[in-house]
Amino acid sequence: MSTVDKSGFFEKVYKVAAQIPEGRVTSYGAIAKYLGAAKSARMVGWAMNASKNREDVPAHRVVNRNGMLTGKSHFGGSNAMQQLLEAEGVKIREMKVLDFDSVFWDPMTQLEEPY
DNA sequence: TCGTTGACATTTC
DNA sequence: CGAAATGCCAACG
Repeated sequence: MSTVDKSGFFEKVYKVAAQIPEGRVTSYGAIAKYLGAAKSARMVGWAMNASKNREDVPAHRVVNRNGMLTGKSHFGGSNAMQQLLEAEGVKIREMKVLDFDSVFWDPMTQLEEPY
């Protein structure tokens, strides 16, 4: 495969995030768990931090376990993240995802085969 | 090598 | 719900 980042960890996160369907959201822990690093959910966030340089990574579709748009703070301090999600059909209330359970996209459940 | 930080998760109070 | 504490791991200085 194309070697973009030898770390691999970031690339995996980017791939999973890039596979998130529109109108859906996932959590850092879910991605981390899918990558086999459930305990390193923070690393997913860290990877996302670098992903900001990557347009292929819809970081706005990634929220924390509580469905809260924690990333907004790093997204530019604006409500753009919320607007993007709402534009895709995701209801946002007070920076939190409504029906999070309904819009929640679990890579482990949706993606049968692993990387 | 060490210490600090962090877009998390979980438990406890 | 909120705040505090703990764990976990990688990046940064």
